[in-house]
Amino acid sequence: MLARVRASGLKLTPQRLAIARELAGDPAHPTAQELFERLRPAMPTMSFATVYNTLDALAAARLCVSLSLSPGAARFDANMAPHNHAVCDRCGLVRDVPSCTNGEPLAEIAPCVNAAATGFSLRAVERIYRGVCASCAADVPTSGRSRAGKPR
Amino acid sequence: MLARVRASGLKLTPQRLAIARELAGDPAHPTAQELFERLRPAMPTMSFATVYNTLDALAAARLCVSLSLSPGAARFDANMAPHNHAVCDRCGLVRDVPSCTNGEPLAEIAPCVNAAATGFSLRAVERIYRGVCASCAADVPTSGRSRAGKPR
DNA sequence: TGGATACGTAGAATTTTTCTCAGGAGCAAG
DNA sequence: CTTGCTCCTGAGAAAAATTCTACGTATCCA
Repeated sequence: MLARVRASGLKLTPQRLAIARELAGDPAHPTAQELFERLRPAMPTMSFATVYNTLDALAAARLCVSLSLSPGAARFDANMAPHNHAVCDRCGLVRDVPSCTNGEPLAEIAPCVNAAATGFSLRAVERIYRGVCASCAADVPTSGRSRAGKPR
Repeated sequence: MLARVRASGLKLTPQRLAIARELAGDPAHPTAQELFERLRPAMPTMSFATVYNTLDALAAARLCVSLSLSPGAARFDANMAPHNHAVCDRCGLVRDVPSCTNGEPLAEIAPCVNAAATGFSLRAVERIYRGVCASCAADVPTSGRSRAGKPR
C-alpha cells in the first residue's frame, strides 16, 4: 500500500499515512469532518485543509473515491473493488454492498444510455440502494419523519 | 398539476408556481442557484431562501426530488417517473435515462442488500451512469484533466 | 369576506469546501 | 555536503451551499 502511494508520485507523509489508514480501517465511509476529528488527537497540528488536500491526492492516485450519495458532506471510500452502496434515507449512513446481481457488461448498457444522452461515453454504472437502515428503523419506527427531498 | 400541489396541503403561491414550472420545463436538472438566476428577472423580490424552501416543499409533496449525484450543489428533478441518470464526470451535467434494463423487482434484490447491511429496508434502487458527455468529450478530448476524486 | 395558517423576504448564521501564501521537508544534481 | 527545485503542510480567509429566524403578508376554506 505504501508502495502504491509512492508509485503514484505521491510523497508519503505522516498525515497521508494516517488518513489512508483511518479510511481503510473504517467501512462506514467517514466524512472529511469525521476523519479530522478522529485524527486530531493523534495529530493535533493537522489542519482541516490538509484532510481535504490529502483526500484529493489519494483520490487522484486512485486509492480512494469521494461519494456524493446524499445531501451534506461528501463521504470517502477506500474500497476500490467494484461494489455498490446502500444509503439510509434518514441518517445518511452508507454501507458497501457487493455487486451480486451484476450481469450486464458496459457494452450492453451503453446503447441504452446513448439513446437518451447522445454521445455519452459510459465509464461505469453505479447502483444506490435507498432505504432505511436497521438502527433508524428501530428508532421512531412510525411517524414517517424522513427528511424531505431526498434523492431518489 | 395545480391540483396536485393543493392536494398536498401546499398553498399555491406565485413563487411556487414559477419554480415548479421552470423545473418541469427543464430536463437539465438545474441547481437552486440556476433556478434563482433564471427566475429573478421575472420575480425580482424573490429571495434565495425561497427557492430552497419551495424546492423542499415540492419535494415533500413528491412533486420533485433533489439529486446529490456529484459534488457541488444539489440538482432538482421534476420527473417523478422511475428513471436513472447519466452524469458527466467533467461538467456535472445530468441527463435522464429511462429504466430500460430494469428487470429485477425489489424483492429479489433485497436479500442481497441485507446480506451486506443487516436489517436494511430497501425502498428503491437508483442507477447512475458515469462517463463523459458529448460536449465535454469534444472539448479537450485528450489531456485527461478530469477532476480527481469523483464519485464512482 | 374574514380569520387562521402557512408563506415569503431579507439577512445572518452554519456548514462544507476551496484557495492562498508562507514556510518546511525530501530529493537530485553538483 | 549543499544548493536548488518541487511538493507538502498549516493557518486563515474566502467562497459556495444551505439553513435558520423574525416579522409582515398572502392564501385558503368556509
